[in-house]
Amino acid sequence: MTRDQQLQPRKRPIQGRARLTVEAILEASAQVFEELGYAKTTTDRIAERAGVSIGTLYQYFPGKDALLVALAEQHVDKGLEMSAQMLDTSVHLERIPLEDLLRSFLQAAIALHRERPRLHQMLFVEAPKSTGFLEALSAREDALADQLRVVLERHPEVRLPDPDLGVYVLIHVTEGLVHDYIVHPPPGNVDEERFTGEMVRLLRGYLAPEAGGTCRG
Amino acid sequence: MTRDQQLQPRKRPIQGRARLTVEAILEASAQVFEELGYAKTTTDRIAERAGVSIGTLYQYFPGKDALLVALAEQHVDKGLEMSAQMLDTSVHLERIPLEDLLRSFLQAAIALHRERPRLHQMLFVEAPKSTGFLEALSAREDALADQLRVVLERHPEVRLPDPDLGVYVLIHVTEGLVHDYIVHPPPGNVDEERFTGEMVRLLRGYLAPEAGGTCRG
DNA sequence: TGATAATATGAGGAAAACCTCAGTTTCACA
DNA sequence: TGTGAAACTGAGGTTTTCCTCATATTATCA
Repeated sequence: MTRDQQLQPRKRPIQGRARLTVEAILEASAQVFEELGYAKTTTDRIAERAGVSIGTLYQYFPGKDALLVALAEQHVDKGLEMSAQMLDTSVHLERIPLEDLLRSFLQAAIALHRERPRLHQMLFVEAPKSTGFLEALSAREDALADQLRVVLERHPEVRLPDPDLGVYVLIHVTEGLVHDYIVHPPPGNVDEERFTGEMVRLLRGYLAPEAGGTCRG
Repeated sequence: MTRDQQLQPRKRPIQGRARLTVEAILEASAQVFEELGYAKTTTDRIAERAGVSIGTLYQYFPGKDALLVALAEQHVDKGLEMSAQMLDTSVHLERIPLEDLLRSFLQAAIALHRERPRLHQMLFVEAPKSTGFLEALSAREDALADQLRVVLERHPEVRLPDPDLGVYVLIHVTEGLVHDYIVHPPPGNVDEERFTGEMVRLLRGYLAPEAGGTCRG
């Protein structure tokens, strides 16, 4: 019989101490994954690092991959939150030049990836990504797409024949490039600002094709 | 002691039958990886599928990950070859409109990914990518970058402040988007032609910005 | 044809990781 | 302070995968 490796947490903590335990386990996971990489990480070691017994770990997570998923969800949720905050803060987004909007967005994305780059690389490159893992991420990506589409549809500079497709391209190009920039940087000393500028140029040209001289200022 | 998981083949086949054996092992790897995914694939099963004994497999490959690397290299080499061929065939690339060049390039990239999509997904998404794996690919990517840079530098339509950076963006955007299109397509029925068109628009705007539109270098 | 090198076999020992479960401790609340 | 629920423990059985090596087969060529 195929082992039905569950990916979702088993049990929700109820008491305060249990919530602390779960947090400790997650933080320990992050640390051990960062240090040893995916393959060499074991649940035993995570439990040890967290200062709890292996049995406790298994009360909350059915295995190593469930921890991975939980960490990835944490990361993606942080990005989602960041984006939501950015978009909610400034009420009149349509008055901000597209170029500035893009720059903020990209800077935030880079900052997010810089936080724990080794963990990020582990989660999204090194670790095997099961179908369940990918589905969990996909749902969150859709949420981000919804947010962004609203902004793009309202912004006067944006000219897109198909907003859905446009948002898709925006998200995937951003994710891909930011990710690669952190994990496998371009040749030459391309600093963050220069790279951001390049991405802004790329995306502005796509979202707002030759709208005349909308070159800022 | 940490197990020193080698990634390179152990022994080169000399006789013809050995070359056949190696080929059979690689093809079996591809099949089993496709069917079972990374985690559930074992060397034992691959050997069985290839119709050779497990001992034979270990004569040529030191383990599962070495097979993965070999398959990935095969794939990337095919892409490199394809690109080289495309660029060599037409002698006067600079007379071909950039848009057409990009379209051919992107179509070829999509075709390449379509060949064995499940295997591709397995190799580049699902499977853990060790440092060794990434290095092996990185070297090949540099070769592709060299090819493309020459073309871009010669083409009259292209206006890039930094060709190295431009090639980097071109490669990573292409790889990323084509890849995502195959593995996790955009919403709505976006057919291949439409998607290619979108990518052409994106990249053409970047590589050949409208004269006077060069906002900030 | 005989010698030698190349190739192939596969049972099974070694190592590793997984994860349970019976028992213990701590908490919340009356 | 008593009681039931929640949380925690960790030794060790189970399962899995890895991969060697002593042996057998096949190829090459003098």
